[in-house]
Amino acid sequence: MSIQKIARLAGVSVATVSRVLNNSDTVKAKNRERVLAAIAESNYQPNLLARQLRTARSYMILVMVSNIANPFCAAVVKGIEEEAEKNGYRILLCNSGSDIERSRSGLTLLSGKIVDGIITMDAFSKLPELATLIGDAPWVQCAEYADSGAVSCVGINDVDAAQHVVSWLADKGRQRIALINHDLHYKYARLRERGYKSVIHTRELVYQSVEYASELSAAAGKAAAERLLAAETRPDAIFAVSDTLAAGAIRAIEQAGLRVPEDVAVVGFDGTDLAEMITPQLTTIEQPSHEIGRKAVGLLLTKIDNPDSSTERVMMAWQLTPRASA
Amino acid sequence: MSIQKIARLAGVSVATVSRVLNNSDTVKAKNRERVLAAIAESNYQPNLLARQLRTARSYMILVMVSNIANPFCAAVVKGIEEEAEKNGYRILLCNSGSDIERSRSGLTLLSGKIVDGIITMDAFSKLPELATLIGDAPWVQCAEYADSGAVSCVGINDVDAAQHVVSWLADKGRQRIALINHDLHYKYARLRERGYKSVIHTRELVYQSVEYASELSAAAGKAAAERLLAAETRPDAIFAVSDTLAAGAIRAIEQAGLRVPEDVAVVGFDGTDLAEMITPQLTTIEQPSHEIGRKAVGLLLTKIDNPDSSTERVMMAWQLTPRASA
DNA sequence: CTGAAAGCGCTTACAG
DNA sequence: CTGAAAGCGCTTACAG
Repeated sequence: MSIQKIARLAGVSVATVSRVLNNSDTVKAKNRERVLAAIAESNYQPNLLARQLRTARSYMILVMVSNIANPFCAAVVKGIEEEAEKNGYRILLCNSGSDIERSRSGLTLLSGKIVDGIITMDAFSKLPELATLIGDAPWVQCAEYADSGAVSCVGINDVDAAQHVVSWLADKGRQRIALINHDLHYKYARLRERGYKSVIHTRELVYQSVEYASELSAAAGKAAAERLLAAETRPDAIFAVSDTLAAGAIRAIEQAGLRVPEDVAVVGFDGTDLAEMITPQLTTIEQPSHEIGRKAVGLLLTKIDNPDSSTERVMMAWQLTPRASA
Repeated sequence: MSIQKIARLAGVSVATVSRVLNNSDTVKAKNRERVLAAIAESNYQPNLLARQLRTARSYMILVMVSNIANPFCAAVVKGIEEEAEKNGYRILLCNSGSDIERSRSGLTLLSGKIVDGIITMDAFSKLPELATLIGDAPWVQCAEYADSGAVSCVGINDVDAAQHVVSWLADKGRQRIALINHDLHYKYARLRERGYKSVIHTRELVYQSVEYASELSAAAGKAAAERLLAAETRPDAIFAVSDTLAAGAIRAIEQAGLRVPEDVAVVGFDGTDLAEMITPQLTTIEQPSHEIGRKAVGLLLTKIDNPDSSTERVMMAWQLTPRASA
């Protein structure tokens, strides 16, 4: 079913059908009616491929995430959806699982002109080739940063936030503060580790220990915590760079017969719903996840509308929310 | 940058360039090299819109979910991704939030020929018009069912599973078993409620109480449980139709100063990671989420390859996993 | 207000 | 093994 058939059915030209489809106001009422009738009768659906090929516009944006199952990620995506929708854009989600092949495959949607722009929450230092694949197509990074300033991004000041957590734990008398970090391919992971280490250093805390979780899952957090607890000297506080990891860490601590927070305090990061669902409830850094997502869309749309606009780095406010776990 | 320019650069016809792009083996080695060189030099990326318009094939499938933040949903999607990838398909995720407008908008990707088929985990009884929008495009429902047998689907026997849970609780001496259900627009919600009620009836349990959660979140589960606990006669067991709801219910029970499972037993549904992360760990019905996702892709691909193939209803195995909460 | 025609960037019989 | 040409289904100046 094409525009041609509708034109024939309605007894007008394809141009007129197209005008009706695009709400052009220059169509005579009678013709409009006939076209509309033909469309209804034949259950016609416009072919978006053809339209987008012709107009070079899709009003779709691609969101690439490494793990949609991570609640922080899901919350950011929610913000992205809201703002996109408000501006007449639709979002397509691509779950890369941090897999290079899958990321590449997802990016062909951008290079192949299926979408108008891309928002990534993935680490791209791992795969510089992908940056070249994106080329100068509209792109913003969200809750993650490029090393260079070539691409717009939005997030929080990770160094500050990490410093705040560690200082806060030290103020409470914790002596042996450990870090459960994520893959250092992520810039945010490197920044938070920098914050952690700087406070360990300025406070002259002798204990320092970092374990890396392979992914942002409770299972990975639990495994990392088990490694920390198995060491000769045990930490009396654990700072995990995500709530999910922290939830796993709490499990590990309890299974080792220790108490949270008495024996080991735990602080998470993100401020997801999960923080309130687990026992004890989790002290965590709240990120303005919805706003981060919203802002990312804002930056992207200005880039789409004006490709020459300058890149921006937006830092949002965060806060530490103390609960029972630390 | 188009195939035309590559052709000019390489000194061949567009047909030859296209053949190289599609790995046709009939291209002379020398010409292939020249084309490849031109492509590399100009950083050419094929326009997928044009290709898909021409071939009427995208090797993309759309997955419509109502709430990707629900871990069961995320797990099914993971299975879908794996199986799709194995078959050379890419998946596009569309988070409808059960919103009609957004669902409709997502479906234009199908009707607009951007994708070859669709897998839905959404309730469509709410929006029969969407079913007509899909028309006879390849479609399978996943962990949810149409009333009629017109569309292929894969899931578990929800009536049986619900009956099993309630019988099991009754066997353990629970007298007042309540149900926290989801929106009855979902067929699975109606089926589980039917299972629940049938056992209440055959066991001649006098207490019966159903509360509905507005969405599959812990917050909604907590609110529903609070309503149950506020009633004149309090339940001594709660069966929630999702682990997320159950997690919220546990919170509500504890906040009311009661113990799980001593005062109120809690059973969930889905068998997500969450069940092991919360305290007490959750007794739940395990659904084979990955396999459900995988199977859905299998059904869809046979439908894509052979539009005349008959619709199927696949029921997978499930099991009750007892843990501390009941 | 309307239609004929060009063109978006590909693929693919067809002829050579 | 290769190229000229048609065509996928749209939109949009352009002329009337």
